[in-house]
Amino acid sequence: MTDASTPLIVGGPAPSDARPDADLLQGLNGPQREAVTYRGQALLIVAGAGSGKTSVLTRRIASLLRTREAYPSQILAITFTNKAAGEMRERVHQLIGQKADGMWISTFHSACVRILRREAEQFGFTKAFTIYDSGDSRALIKRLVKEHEGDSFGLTPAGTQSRISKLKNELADAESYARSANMSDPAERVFVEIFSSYQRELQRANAFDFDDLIAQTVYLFRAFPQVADVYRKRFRHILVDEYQDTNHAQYALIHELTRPVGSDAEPFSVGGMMIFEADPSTGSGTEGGPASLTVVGDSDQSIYAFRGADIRNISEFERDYPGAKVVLLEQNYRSTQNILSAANAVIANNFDRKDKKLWTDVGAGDPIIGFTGYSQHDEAQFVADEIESLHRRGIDYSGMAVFYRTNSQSRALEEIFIRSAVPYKIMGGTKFYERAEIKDALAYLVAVANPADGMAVRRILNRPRRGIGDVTETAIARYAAEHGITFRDALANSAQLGVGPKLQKAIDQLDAVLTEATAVMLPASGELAPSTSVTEGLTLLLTKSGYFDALRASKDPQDEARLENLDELIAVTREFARNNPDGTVIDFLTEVTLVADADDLDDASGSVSLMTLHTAKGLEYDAVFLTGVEEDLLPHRISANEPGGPQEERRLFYVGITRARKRLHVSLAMTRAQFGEVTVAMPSRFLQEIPGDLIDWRQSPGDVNGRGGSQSRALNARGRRPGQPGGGGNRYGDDLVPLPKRAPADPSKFPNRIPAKVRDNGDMVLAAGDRIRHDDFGEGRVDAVTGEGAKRVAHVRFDTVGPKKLLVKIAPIAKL
DNA sequence: CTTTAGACATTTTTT
DNA sequence: ATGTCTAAAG
Repeated sequence: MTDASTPLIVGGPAPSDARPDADLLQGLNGPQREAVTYRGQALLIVAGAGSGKTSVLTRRIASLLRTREAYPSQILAITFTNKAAGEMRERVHQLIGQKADGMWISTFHSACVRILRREAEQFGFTKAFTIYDSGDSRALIKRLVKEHEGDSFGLTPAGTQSRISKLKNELADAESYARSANMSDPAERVFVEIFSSYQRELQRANAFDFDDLIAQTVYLFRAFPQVADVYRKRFRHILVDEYQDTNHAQYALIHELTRPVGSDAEPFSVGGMMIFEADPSTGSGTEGGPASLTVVGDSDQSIYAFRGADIRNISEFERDYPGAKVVLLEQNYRSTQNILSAANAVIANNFDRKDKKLWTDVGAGDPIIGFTGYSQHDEAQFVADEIESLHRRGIDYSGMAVFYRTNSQSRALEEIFIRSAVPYKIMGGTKFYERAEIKDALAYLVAVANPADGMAVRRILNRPRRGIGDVTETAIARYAAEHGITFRDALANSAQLGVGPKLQKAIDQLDAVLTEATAVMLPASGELAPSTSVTEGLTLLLTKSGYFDALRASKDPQDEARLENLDELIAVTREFARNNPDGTVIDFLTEVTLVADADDLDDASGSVSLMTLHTAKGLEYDAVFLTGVEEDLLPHRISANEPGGPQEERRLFYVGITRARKRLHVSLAMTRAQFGEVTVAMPSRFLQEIPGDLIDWRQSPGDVNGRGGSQSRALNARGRRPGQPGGGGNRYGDDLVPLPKRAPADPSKFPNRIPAKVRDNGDMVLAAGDRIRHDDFGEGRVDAVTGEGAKRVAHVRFDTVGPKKLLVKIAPIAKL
């Protein structure tokens, strides 16, 4: 196989000179080069954190194109998130320019949507199908659970939804599940009934849920081999990033695509081997041979087992694809040695893994900083102070990130950041597209784009309030069922519903608005809707339905924000039209459903990023703050019962550590308010796994728990245990035992407790030179005041705690 | 049909 | 502590 690179040189455009992709190999180490240049049927790149995996992947694609081994249209690159897909596209574009256009670089879900849209008619859907996000499918499942009285068998909507999702990820349907389930259990029977009616409803609504997008594509390929062959012929090079996070359905999809053309339902390994042995140069243009497959992954970063990711997909890759080449990337180009040593030490505690050690040649770097706060706000204040201090030393805000295990932890951080005037943005979190008003507006669009989708029509039926309630909704549904028409079409026959004249008029009006919008967005066949049609249609829907008026007339102060959100949505439609001149309503809805966040635009905007550890995967920052490193939070309490749970939590911690380039901070709080109650927290077991000499505790758990200062100083392990080489051991002594049972001290004594009500200093006038008193920080002198209006920020030098920034409007301060 | 008060669960992670 | 859901009143 070593001569696989020969055709690369011969086939290139510059035969006598250096290989045409020589520049692409510049600056790469040996294994990286091999990962770029290897040609063969299957390649597994085991890429440790920060080992330049994206660079290798993009250069590999660029190399395939540059050497004319592949047309762009023959390349399918799968990433995990839309953001990663965008980045990869961008980087390939940088390497080889325009030629990159025409590749499919997308997520599993987007790729499947593209395939399904083309083939929908093959199996009972139309091109206009819509996609149910988890909220939509939960709403449907909720209704079905109620209809089947699932609650009396212990079935909750949430539980049912997750079971269905898990089954779909295993490519099981209601029927196949029923065969293996214990059907003498009535609860199982009801579950199967709900599952199958859920599927029936989706089909009737001409809709797929997230899991269906993958699973149904697999079914499509299996049921229609000639359809599958179209894509097998087309995609000659398939590359999958984050392969350790693929679930069974995704794995099966890749398998289907990498079968030899015309192989029908033959077992892959047989067909694959035969072709592979007969003609090792398959892949580049050979008709009929299986596509070449490249997967990149790191089993130490597998953090999605809870939603069906199967680590075996990567660990058994060599068995699935006999003859596969494996390349290991272990040199790390991101972090300092101290950070890597901590990461290596932590992950080494996971048994059942191939030993792998990240290394770097950039030197030890700064020690890891540790801090233990009294409360979550105290911890947040440490983070804010440290961020300010780093910022003053020249690190850009956008180069810093704060990670946490659960979204709810962001609140305390936010509160402190606002008060300290630290610019931040929250990645993920409460999503724009999950807000009620946005979902309403989108439901209006769906009602027009996919009239078969009854859920969407039901949603907007009484939004804004039209006096149409449960009773009327049921009447319409019954009429639709009796006449075999859709819920949407039933609206047109309001006279026959047997409802009062007032209701009849309301229904007519809604029907008219929808019809009018349909004319705008989906003109009669043949005509192409102008690119402004989505913007126009949405504005029309929201205006003529009375949605805008209802919000404007409302007294609820939140409704003003809702109006702004809708304005933003309209702005999104404009942006969409600009980027997709031929984009239809359907395209818009697809993009909006599959692209969870649109917040990557302002990456360089100079704010600190806040996100969960899961969101952090694949990103890197100069300075990282890992917060809430406490038992029951990281590892999370719920993980304790799940098989492999604690190990997955450790990988999560590992992912967090390895995001840091230069500075890593780990912090925790001794008490944490949860469910409105203050609970005592214990340091995470993972902290013990970091060699003590790597952590410089500004304030260790022992300093805080108040059981004698000198003893607890032992926790500040730096330099105190010269005899210890820095691995394993009960370094913290008894500091990890639970905190004293006595109730935590009066919470009001804790620094930085956030008052329930927001303080408002109104237009307090401050100027440089003023002296002030702060509730927590004591007295200080104002150095400068910057910003305008409500965003005025005072830069204060406090006598005891040093310089801080405060948001003047809400800071607990008084002028002296 | 809408409003309201109180019960209730929620906090693991995401396409 | 906060937001969602349910039941009863208007």
